[in-house]
Amino acid sequence: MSICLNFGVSEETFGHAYLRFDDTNPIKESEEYVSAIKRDVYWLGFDWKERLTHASDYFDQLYSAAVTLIEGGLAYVDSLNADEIREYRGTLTKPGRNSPHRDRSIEENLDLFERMRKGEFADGEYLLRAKIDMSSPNINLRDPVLYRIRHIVHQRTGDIWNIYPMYDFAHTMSDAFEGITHSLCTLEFEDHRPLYNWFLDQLKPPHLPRQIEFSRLNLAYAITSKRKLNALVEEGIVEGWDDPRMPTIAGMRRRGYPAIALRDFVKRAGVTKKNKLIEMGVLENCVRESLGDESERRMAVLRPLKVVLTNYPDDKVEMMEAMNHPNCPEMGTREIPFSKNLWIERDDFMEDAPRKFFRLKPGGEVRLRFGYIIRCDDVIKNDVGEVVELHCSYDLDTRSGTGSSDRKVKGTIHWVSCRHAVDATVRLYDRLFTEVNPNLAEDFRAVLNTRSLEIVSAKLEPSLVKLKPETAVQFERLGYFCIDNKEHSANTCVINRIVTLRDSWAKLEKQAMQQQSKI
RNA sequence: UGGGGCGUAGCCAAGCGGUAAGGCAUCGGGUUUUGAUCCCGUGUACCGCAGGUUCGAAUCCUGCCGCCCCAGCCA
Repeated sequence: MSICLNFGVSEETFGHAYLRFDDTNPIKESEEYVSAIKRDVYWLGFDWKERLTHASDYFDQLYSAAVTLIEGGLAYVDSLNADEIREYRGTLTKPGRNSPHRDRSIEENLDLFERMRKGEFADGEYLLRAKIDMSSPNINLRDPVLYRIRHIVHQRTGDIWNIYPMYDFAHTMSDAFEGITHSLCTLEFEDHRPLYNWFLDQLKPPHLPRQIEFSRLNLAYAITSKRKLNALVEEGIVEGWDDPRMPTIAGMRRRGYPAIALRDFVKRAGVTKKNKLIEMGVLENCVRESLGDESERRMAVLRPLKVVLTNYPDDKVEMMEAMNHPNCPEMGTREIPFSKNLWIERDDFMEDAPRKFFRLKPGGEVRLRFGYIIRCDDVIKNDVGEVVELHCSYDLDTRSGTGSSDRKVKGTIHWVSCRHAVDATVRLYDRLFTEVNPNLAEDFRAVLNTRSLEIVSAKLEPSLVKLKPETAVQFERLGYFCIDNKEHSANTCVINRIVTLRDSWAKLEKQAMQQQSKI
């Protein structure tokens, strides 16, 4: 989301964004991670053109800048160990103390730093620190570490360096080297800004960048912490970083959220300094909005119930013409086979239906979308009283589009011909957590939504087999669905539900339930 | 209890001394062979609270309250 913000903001206001990887810590970085980010940014529709950089591109310049600081008496080589450093730093309320090595001569510092670079010392033996103020109320100014020794092969610079710069130093100076005007980052770096400016004040580079902070975007019922997201993957709670329930770019992509919707969402959330927790509804609205116009309509039955048209000829098959988009005739039509035995949605039949239920009920009539009006004559049940089949009769005069009958019925339902149906595995996703802000939970595992994934065996209209992975369609009356980009194949259809349609009936039902529970 | 931030409707968010935009959600209504879409309409917001300055304050001042961040040789 930060990617989106940086590129989005730059696109609208300043013009150009850099995609820089701050690869200052060789034990944490990997090329795999870099290419994943690049892939995500590109997919979102942003183009960094030639502005793809790495902090490691500037290691030489960074080293020179560090030498300049030493020469100016503004940095020194320390030989305290990690525990001592922490102890000397003081606490939030107590000032720190100067390191006993703080007053080494410039010559000695220069010599030691040079030898650190050459690899004469072991990891942790020496450290380059800025000489600022150990009693500063801002802990970042208490002689922050500039360089540490790391005898590790760096993925880009190999083994030529034995010392690596810290983020604050590298980031500030890289911004300056690149001529960055606005360096955008998140709120937690506000305390680092005085240090950022200190580097600029002391080193006086020709270009002076400015750091500007904004708040993170938090999504309701989701976590964004990389550590926790990683735990979800490691512990097998989700299937990977691209699990469609993950709030990662890869996850949302696989889920079927269009890039444009994500960008729109970030834009609507705005850029401020307020900690925000945005409702899912905003994201879903963006997704529905972009998919509503773009995606073609299809019919699919998620939880099939068989319907037999008793008065329809056994072997007859009619091809029904269906619009690919009700509001855009230019998107064309397709033909859907219709026959005696059909699948309809279980939810579209109710034996004891309330007054306002205008789908199928015993003795009731309903229109089959793009087909005929049918009436439910018989309800067939099994031994335990479950409805297994409906016997209906169709009205020959009501064929869709013929106009030979003005007869109107209140409800229209979708269907798929049994003989022609294509089987598919459809995965229905829901929020991963049961708490609005799972970040607040002592253990996020305790607030996991155990029903975040439901897998159903669905019946699809035949035209769906032609679709390629990552294409999104609307299953009429159900929602938007996306062909899975990983597990779908010609033989096995695997489809993800992106988001449901708005459903005012479901809302009514819910309200009715709540009314009942009150009584 | 050191420092840095933030508080405008359920969720976001404009506004920056002249009498509270907009989006999402909600709730009504209309169109509809998707209970979708679309179209109309719908909010008494003590502008965190309390004082003060002013003809006039969400905007300026003071005090208070609440929430977030910071003690990596991580980024």
